[in-house]
Amino acid sequence: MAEQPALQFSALVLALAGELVQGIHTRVVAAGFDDLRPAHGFAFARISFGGATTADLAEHLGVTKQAAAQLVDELVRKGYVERTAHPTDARARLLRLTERGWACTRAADTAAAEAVAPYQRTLGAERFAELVGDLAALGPKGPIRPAW
Amino acid sequence: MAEQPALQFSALVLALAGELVQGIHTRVVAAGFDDLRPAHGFAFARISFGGATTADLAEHLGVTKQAAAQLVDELVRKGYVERTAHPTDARARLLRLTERGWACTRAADTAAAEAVAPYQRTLGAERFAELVGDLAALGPKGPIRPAW
DNA sequence: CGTGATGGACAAGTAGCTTGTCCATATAGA
DNA sequence: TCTATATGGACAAGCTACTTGTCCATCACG
Repeated sequence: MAEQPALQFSALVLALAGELVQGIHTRVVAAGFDDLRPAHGFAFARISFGGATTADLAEHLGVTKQAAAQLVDELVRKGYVERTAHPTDARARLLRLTERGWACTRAADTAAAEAVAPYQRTLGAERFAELVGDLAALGPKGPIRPAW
Repeated sequence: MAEQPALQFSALVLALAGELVQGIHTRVVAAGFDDLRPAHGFAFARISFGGATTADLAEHLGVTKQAAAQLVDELVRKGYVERTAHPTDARARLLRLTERGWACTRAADTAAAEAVAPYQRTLGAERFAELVGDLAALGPKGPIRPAW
């Protein structure tokens, strides 16, 4: 069974991703941001990076422009994002996180750190760092998004 | 920035999971099973394990019984799954893969192996095996499912 | 044997996404 | 500079996977 490690790898990564999303989401909700779903996190990631328009966001998330526009509408309505004028393109609106949006981003970062902490403890800081290094070496280049 | 590796870890695992799902799905479709979506794979995993009822499947996938029933209906309609009498419970129906269902499962395994192959090549067989070992040590116990 | 739990089905509603169309503005070529 | 094509964004309608709610038949436990 030469491909056994490969199958194991897929299963482990998928299971791990599921646990991570679940763990992070639970903590973010507990932190008071209970009107968001995990998918919103991926939008925050792109918007906080800066310079994002709705179309950029759509491409990043791998959905249509309209889906992205609806998502942005929701985030604006809930006070996490605001649309500002684009400096050079009169058609476009630049997306920007509000203070509440930034607060949520910080909460998500904390949540991620907490969710990963047990893993770090299991392997030890050193071995965990190696693990991260190896994963980084695989160079997953795809945008971080809920792909199914 | 002590929590930097933790954040990196989350991002990497999530990106990797996305790429894997995408890669596997694409290959499975290319293998002729183009009437399935990635989520179906998680159902196949449980059903191929054996002894699954619709309710078992629902719990495994983390959805309601009705959602699972609809999914099973679809898989039965498309010829991947059949409902058989349960040996000891007259209420329940035992789910079983058809030959086509098994063929799809084999195709998915092959697809997973192929999708992971480049990673194996990048790290080398030895280091990759270590990586898998470390991931396994983290013991992601959650059911493998699309969690968002 | 009766009472609560469980597997499953039917019906209706919802939310997130899609396709299709349109307009205003930007960009490139003659 | 004028024209053609591409692009950001909005409006409308529809689809699909999922939900909640209800119900029945059967199981399991006192």
